[in-house]
Amino acid sequence: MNIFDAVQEKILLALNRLTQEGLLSAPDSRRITVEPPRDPRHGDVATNAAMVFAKGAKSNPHSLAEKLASELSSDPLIASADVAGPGFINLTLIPAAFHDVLRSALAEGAGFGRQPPRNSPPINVEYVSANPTGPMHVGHGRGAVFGDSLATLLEFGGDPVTREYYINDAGAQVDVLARSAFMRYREALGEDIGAIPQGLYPGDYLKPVGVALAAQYGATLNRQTEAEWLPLVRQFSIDAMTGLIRHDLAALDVKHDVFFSERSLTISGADGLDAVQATIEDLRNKGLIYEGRLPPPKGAPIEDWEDREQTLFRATSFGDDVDRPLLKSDGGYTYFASDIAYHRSKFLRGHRVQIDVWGADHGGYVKRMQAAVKAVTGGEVELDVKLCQLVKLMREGEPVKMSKRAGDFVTLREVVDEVGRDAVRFMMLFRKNDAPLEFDLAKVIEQSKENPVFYVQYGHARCCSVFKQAEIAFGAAPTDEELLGASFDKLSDESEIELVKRIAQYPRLIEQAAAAHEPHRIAFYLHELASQFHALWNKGKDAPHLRFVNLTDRDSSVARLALVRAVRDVIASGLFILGVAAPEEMR
RNA sequence: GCGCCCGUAGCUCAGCUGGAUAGAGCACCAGACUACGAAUCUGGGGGUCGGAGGUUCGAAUCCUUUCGGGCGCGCCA
Repeated sequence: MNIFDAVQEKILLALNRLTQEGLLSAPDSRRITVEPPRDPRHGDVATNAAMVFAKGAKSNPHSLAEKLASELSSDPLIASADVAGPGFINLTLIPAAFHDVLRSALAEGAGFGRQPPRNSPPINVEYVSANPTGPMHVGHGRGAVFGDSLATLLEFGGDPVTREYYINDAGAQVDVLARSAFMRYREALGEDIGAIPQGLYPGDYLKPVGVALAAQYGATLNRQTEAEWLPLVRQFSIDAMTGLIRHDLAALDVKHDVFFSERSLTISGADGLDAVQATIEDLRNKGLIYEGRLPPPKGAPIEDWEDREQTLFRATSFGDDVDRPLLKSDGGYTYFASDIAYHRSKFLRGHRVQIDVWGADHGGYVKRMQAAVKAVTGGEVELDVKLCQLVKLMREGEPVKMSKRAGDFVTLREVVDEVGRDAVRFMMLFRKNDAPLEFDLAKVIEQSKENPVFYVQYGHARCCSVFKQAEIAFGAAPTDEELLGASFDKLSDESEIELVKRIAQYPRLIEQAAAAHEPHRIAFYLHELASQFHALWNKGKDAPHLRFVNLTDRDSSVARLALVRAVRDVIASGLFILGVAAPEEMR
């Protein structure tokens, strides 16, 4: 249950009553906020409703607030309603309101905050989409974790989600891959290939592909012309690289429902058109394609710039800076053209909300893609692109040196193997997606409060430990029924009450984080929750009557254990969204 | 030259889509272990939210401008 939603409903009802009395007109409820005030002395819930509505009303904000406050104060859930400042209404709720939240947290366990699934078309979240030309590096990992957790968050918030990976298995890069693999194939046959030529992928990860090719085809490929072996070696290599990437993703527990092949867009359908042609036709029918010339870009001069007439998409009609070419001079599609077709395919598959997770180096591509999605969906879909900034690998505060030799970069796999999946996932999410991230390999495996991963997981483990202590003390830990029926009014210490209120914010947090597409908020919330819990735990040291397990007062103990159980479940719930384990002990 | 992102405590960063006196962690200083896990906690100092205008009841948040950093700028993906 979301206590803030409940209060908001009461506020809207009160506003309706005032409207019926002719004191208000045409309420626009979208702009009112119902939120916990920053300062706890301002009560449990604050609303700006009176200030928002004052413009349409005859009276000033303050007197409108007075009227609204007196309406609200008659509600049994509301202990007091005060007007403050320029017209805020500060509400204090009766303790039982929070006890209800606690009970629903206990009843729902680690599913607390989860919204029932809506019957709406699935949101499409596309993430990773690393080129199938080599293993994933750390930067890919950030997008992978972000997209995966965002998808879980949206699901938790009640939206069906399709998790999608776009395989860039078309274009020149996969031909380069094929030629690179062919070198390794010849190497596997015993040939001395020397250094890998400039322009090919030199990484060692292609050696096994060469060996596999040799094992499967013997020397036969070596007797063919490139035109003959290339399609075969290309597909073989793409499959191998896709397998490699899936393996890397599995190590991070990053999941996808759909792997969508770019190449499949260039295969003709029954009507003789491939998906890219069909898309271009669609745009042409909408009058959004023309033949024209573009001015050369202002940046670094392009040596082989050729001023030619080309097929252009009117991206400027949808907010982009220039119109964009769809066909290359060799007659092939630009990457943009297939990307439009790809996003159109998402639309045709029923996705009305589309989210793309990209690396920050693709920032310059956002406007044109959003323009294209608008064009191709008739304005029905607004693409949200989440850019993930760079990850800077550190060790003990020093940047990890990466060899400049091409192909020799720090792979995601190496990092996961060194510090573990939980540390990677949590740290990738302990920052806004659009802020650069420093990732310290040494710090994230420290067992100390300096390491947020540990700190939060330890909070969970400590909750579990308290229950083990309760079992020892009382002979048996309280049952779930006992916890549900606990006397919550025994939770009277300030720290306890604040912890209860923090828990009550969780469902609202889920809603807002999901709406904003910001999974990092969950990570920060968990850190705060764990901090409050650790603080309360320590308070029991100086004040033994606040200990969770207290042999002389079983009623209080049960109430406190119920609180501990709720903390445990919320941490478990949040960690689930982040895709991080919630261990029962950390020893 | 243009576009996008960022600029908040000494450092690393939050700031709930415009709310009240801007918050954490680290570092620094001073404290708490006969232990419900001290792998933790308590207290303290520390700020022109890069600068300047504007919008309004109210701005770190929105607009304009300026400075500084990052990314990108047909026929790569």
